[in-house]
Amino acid sequence: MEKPLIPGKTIYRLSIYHRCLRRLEENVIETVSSSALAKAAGVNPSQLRRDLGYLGTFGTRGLGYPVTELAEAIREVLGRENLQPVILVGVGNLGAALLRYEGFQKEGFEVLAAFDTVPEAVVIRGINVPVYHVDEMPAFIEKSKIRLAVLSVPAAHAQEATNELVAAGIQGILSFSPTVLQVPDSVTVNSVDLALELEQVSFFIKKDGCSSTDAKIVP
Amino acid sequence: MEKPLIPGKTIYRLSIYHRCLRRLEENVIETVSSSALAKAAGVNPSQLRRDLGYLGTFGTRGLGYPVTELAEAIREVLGRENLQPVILVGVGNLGAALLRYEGFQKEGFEVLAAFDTVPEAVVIRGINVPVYHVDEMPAFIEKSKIRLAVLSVPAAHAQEATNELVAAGIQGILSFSPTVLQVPDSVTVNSVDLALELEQVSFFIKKDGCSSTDAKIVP
DNA sequence: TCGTGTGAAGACGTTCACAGCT
DNA sequence: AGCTGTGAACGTCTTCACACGA
Repeated sequence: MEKPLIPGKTIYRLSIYHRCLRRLEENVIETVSSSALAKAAGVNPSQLRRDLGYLGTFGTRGLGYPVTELAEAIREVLGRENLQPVILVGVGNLGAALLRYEGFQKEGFEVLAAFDTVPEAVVIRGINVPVYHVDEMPAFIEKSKIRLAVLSVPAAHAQEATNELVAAGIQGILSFSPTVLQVPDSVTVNSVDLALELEQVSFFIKKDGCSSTDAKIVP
Repeated sequence: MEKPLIPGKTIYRLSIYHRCLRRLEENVIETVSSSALAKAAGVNPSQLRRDLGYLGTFGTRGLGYPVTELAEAIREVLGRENLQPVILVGVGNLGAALLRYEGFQKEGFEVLAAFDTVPEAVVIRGINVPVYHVDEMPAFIEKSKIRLAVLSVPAAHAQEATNELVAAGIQGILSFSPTVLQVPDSVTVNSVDLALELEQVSFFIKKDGCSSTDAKIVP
């Protein structure tokens, strides 16, 4: 095998490192040590070095890592060289908020359009993304060669909407529905379950009866 | 050691199982096998049995698990017997949407109040949660004995707001800021980074150069 | 026979500790 | 001296496989 085969958890952390590096770039810092960057990212220095090792050899012993170069390398691995077109399905409470969310744009995603079963009902306040009827979705996906979708429909319709997305050729879905979506292996799904995340916090603040080794939970 | 010491990842999955079990309860199904429940939850049957093993011995060999009893047991472990009071800090795009989000209520959380630096500017559309000025936050937290907070302020003010929350006695924070928050060990933080989650999906739909073993990513 | 409960094995992820370069 | 890169140890999570009970 030629490729380094980067583990999923490392990919996740690379994104975090990238954020930190950009902040360093803004402050015109040219070099950063593994311990400094690790602290900013909230991880162990060893882990950071191991993660960066997947990218090849970048650091200079005795000195640290070149900020700009490293950021560039991560960007390349993550495939963030160019803008990623995205659509959003379900413009309710959450969907509308996500349309206004600047974070996606900032990280290189462009929401080209949104879809809803009742597009007329969507209150357009500061949203400059067109909202179409769901019926027009498949054609749009095909025409604009969209591969990524954000799904924020009510739980009851999540699977149904997913099926339509998959049928239309979508390859990746970020879902906010509190449901386990059934998709073919060729489609990537990432579920963000808001209530569940809150429940996790709630559990871990109780008198600890657990080991709490989850990466996202600081024990 | 007396307690079973349930791992963090198991806790996360228990929440998922609980959701599935409630759905089964609605359909008046009394018994479920590990394989059936595992499929609904999107996990391996062995894993499910292992997870449920932490709760004690519940299943009946040759038959399966009693739905209601099991749901009850999970609820007890997760400490979901009673309502959890929560506050929300930062009523912008996302914060406002979260206030309208029914999912929290449905999973046993009650958002008692929200806080913002400019409470007057908050558009109250279908929100029946009072929005106060941030200055009143510490007093409110103390008075109402709040332990949980949802943080949805802009990234630039996230750490500052966190410090105030911690100072006021908050023990758990669900943050939506794309920042690594620095908190004392006694405080639990769970960060949901929307752009980062989308980035993950984006990466995994590319020609796979990774192992993608992240629990939340279906490869 | 069917499905749970669980030892054992394996895969994976993290951390240590130190060699080696600047 | 300082810091990276990495073998090796360690700990954790997942999966297999099968004994055992209903």
